[in-house]
Amino acid sequence: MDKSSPLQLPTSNSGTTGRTRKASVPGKKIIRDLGLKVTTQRLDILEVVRSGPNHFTAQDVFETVVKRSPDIGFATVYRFLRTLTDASFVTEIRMGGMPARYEWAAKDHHDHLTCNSCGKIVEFENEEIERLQEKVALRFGFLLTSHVLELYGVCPECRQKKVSQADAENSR
Amino acid sequence: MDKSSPLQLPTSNSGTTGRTRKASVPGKKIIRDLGLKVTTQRLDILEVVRSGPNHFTAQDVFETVVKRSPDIGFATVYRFLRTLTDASFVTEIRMGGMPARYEWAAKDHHDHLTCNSCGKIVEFENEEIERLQEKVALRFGFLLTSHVLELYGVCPECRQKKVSQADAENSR
DNA sequence: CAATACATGAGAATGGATTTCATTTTCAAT
DNA sequence: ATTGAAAATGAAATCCATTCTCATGTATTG
Repeated sequence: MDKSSPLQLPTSNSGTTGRTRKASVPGKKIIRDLGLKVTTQRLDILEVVRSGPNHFTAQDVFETVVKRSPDIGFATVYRFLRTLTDASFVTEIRMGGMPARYEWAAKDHHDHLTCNSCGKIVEFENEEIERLQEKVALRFGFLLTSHVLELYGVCPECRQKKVSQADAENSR
Repeated sequence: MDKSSPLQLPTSNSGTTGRTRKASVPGKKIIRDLGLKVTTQRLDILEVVRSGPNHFTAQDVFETVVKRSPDIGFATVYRFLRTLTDASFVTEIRMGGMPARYEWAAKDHHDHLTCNSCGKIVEFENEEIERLQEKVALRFGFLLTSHVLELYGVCPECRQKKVSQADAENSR
């Protein structure tokens, strides 16, 4: 593997004597707490996952990391994402036939509202729905452990576009 | 293809002069209304899909049909299931990395409560949750077209089992 | 019955995810 | 710092559900 890269990731401590910039929880700690060995690959992945956009695929992570550390492999990304998912650091959402989407789970719980036309994703949370879900589970004697609520529709912008299209067709 | 099978499926009309047993909507009509040619494969698939268990995979359908008409292919099952899904006769649910589950959609809308341990699926419907979903979509200006709500938990039986296990371990 | 547009089956291809395995790296004990 | 055992890695092979391809077969129209 190419170890020559002088790059040092922002939130990964280079020495053991901490005191870098704030850095919430250092990646090293997270990895150690999982009982795993600290490797540059895992630090890289963590860095990307925590600082990147809200939703990403394994491919996204791979492509971002590979720019810095060209010798990382798919397998490592998938493996570690899986580990993070199992440990609930990351939420994995697999819908449709498309690649799994992940997100760093430290933020508040939320569900998704996705636009069928443009793919835009809006996050929302609704206490009342959550409560009702609990209620439903309880009614059947289930202990609720998780849920997936994904709403699909057409966003305001795309609705507008569709109206314009229809107008155009009518005046043809 | 082997056309020698004397088997005639229960709900598929052999002649054009109807009057078989009740048979809600004849399969032929459904297929014709879709603008497709009526083939024995499609009739077979429809028959299985409509008379079988609530939830099934493409594989399930294939395996059931293949017993009667050994020369059917995967492709045909997948193709027709896709068609039925597009036409909203069938609902396709793809969760996790597992094969897609399908169900005949003519029944009332419902969501699912799945047991993590034994895989049991309970169907439920909750008007209030549906209403709230609409409300959420509206708040963001979306026109809601569909949703996926899947609850996961541990069913009563499996909860019981887990308690027993824990007891056993404690007394070791 | 012929013409033809559509449907089918077999197998190849796809694509995301996982596994395998030889090699490399981490890290605790020197 | 050195070392050795266990763990982690990358590359490639593999898996598996699903889709595609295409030569052949079949339903439907007239």
